Amino acid sequence: MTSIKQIAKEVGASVSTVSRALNGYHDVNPKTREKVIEAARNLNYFPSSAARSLVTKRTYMIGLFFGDNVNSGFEDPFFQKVLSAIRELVGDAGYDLLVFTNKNKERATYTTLCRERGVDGTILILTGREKQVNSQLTDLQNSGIPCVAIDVPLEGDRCTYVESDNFLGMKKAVSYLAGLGHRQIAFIGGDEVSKISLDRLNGYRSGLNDAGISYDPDLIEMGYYAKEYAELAVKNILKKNKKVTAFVCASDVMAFAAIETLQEEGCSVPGEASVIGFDDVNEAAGYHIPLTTVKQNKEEIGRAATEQLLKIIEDPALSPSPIMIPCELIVRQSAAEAPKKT
Amino acid sequence: MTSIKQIAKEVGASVSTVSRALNGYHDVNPKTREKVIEAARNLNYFPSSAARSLVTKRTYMIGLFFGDNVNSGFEDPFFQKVLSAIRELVGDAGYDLLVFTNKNKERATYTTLCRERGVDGTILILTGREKQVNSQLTDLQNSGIPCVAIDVPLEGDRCTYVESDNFLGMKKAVSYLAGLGHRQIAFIGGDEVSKISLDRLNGYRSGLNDAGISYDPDLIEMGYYAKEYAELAVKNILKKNKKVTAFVCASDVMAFAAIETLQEEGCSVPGEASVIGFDDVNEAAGYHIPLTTVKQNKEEIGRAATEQLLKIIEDPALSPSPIMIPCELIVRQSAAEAPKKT
DNA sequence: GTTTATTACAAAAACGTTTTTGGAAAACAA
DNA sequence: TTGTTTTCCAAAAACGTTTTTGTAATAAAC
Repeated sequence: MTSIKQIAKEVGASVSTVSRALNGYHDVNPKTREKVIEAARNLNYFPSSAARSLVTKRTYMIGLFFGDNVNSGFEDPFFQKVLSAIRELVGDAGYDLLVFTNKNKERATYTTLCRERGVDGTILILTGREKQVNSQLTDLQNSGIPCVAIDVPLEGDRCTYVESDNFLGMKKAVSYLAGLGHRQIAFIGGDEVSKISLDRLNGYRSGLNDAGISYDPDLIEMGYYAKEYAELAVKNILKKNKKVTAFVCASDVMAFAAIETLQEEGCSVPGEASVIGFDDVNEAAGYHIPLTTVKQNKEEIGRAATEQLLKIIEDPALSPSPIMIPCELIVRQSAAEAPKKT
Repeated sequence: MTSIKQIAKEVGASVSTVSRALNGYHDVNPKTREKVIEAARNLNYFPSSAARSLVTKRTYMIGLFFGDNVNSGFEDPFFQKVLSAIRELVGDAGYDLLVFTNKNKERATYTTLCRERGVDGTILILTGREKQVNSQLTDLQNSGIPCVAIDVPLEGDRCTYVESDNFLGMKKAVSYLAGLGHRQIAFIGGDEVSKISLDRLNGYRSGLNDAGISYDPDLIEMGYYAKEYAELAVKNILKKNKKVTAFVCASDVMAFAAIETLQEEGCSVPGEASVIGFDDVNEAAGYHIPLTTVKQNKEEIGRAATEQLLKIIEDPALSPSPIMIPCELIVRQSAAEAPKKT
């Protein structure tokens, strides 16, 4: 590594002058600046970000945490797109992305890890189903570290979150089904704890309500966003209620699982049963029965999260508020008119 | 940030003693060590990695570069799995992952970016189709920065690369088709420049050769790993040669495109034409015609790359050699016996 | 009871930057 | 001329660590 000292020696100036020349300060003679820049170029100089950040307190790194859920992270079909958007915007703004992966820190928390690396801000990509993370989250909320979470309610001085309008999204799906004549609409939910799951459930109930359909707990099962559990959920509902004609699912993977299970049980989709998913992942359109689903605007979520974070970083006084991104019902072929009663 | 100084003041010791106590040196009294650790815990102390790395020359960060290709990065279905494996192993080894995304550096190169951030090593995820990157690559090769590339031949003192056995993989596909009676086997290649594309082409030719089939340039088209180009390629081949009964493609996306195009042209798959892909992406198994394809062992590629990189970092004397990961033919339903001649 | 080893600590230098402060030289004003 | 700006630069402190070197105080050896 060539340092600022070597440049100083090269051009016969002091270290401070070189620094000021390189950083475009006004009180340096154009000629010396030229010489400095020339020398820097020749010596292939680039400033050590560690040394710099030690004094400036800025690293131009954005931290990234993934939930410990297996699907979370690079492989999750939903988060991929969110990530791409984040990557894009963060890069445009002149930051690099630090993905926290180190597993050898015993007592580390989100906060300590951020402080240790000195990231300027951080993005949390969680599912809301992580365990024993709550104390860490409140800790982070109070830390003053600029931070925005995705899908998980996080509010503080310099903290906020971004999510889809899960309530309205799910409501749209149910209203659509009701419009097609369905009255027995089952709900394959995510889980019983996370905000997004609860919002989707409430959207479902609100949709039923608007359509004048009474809520039947027998039609509710949780699928935990996993294929296996979703299959079980569908089977359970079929056992309890033979008359169900539609399934609305809290994710596309669960919708795929539902369709497969229904077909295995000899029930055609969408002829005898309609299925609607949530997310609109890549596979949804090309699925053998193109999936009708509630699309989450993933790019927009990533974009909003990044922009918000950058704003929080820029302006210490800003007190941010949560951002909600609209969902859109994508009509394809997995939901159709309710079968006529026989 | 609470610093080592504050701990020193707290316990009435010198800065150096605190440092040595925390780092487990032997020449510190057990009692003072206890006090120091206690204080560190109470003050919620974590060492500034910037300050530390300034003197130790280690950051415990692994750099990550993505090719500028659109598909490259978080969204590429192939690299996702590679990435997951990298993430896992890097984390186990006590490193974090620095994704280079900053676009505001004018004259930056791989090498300068690595030096600037001080990463201990770096992984290159490229496609081999990046433009004007060659000089940067040779620069990196000579830099002495530990580095392993994926799919792109990179060799140097502390540089190497990992790739699938593309030659043998493609050869297996062709041999399989030949075994099914196909004689007119078209090849939808990747591109004309990258090593992996060339290796796959050579595997194709070798497969033909072994089966006693002569090579026909009319059956070769490039699809540039993109849906649109692959469609064009298939149409061109159909124009030139009506008798072709099989298509082997250098990627799954191109295979999907081929199947769709064939069906549009009124040619049933696998009845009238067989199609084999390459990669075995997630969608392959669930595709409406489950795709027969050459599976790249993505997790293994990521694992090998990471392990190799860590070894290079550990041992400055090690001169690494390239690693080749075997491919496996996954037989599903998109390839069948050649139709009888009519 | 002196010499030698051992134990436990502190002081200071170093890493590569930025930033603050101060001041000489040059330019301008009177 | 003298006084006052302005222009340009250097010295030094600071950021938070690690590491090297030195040295008291204590323990062991004879």
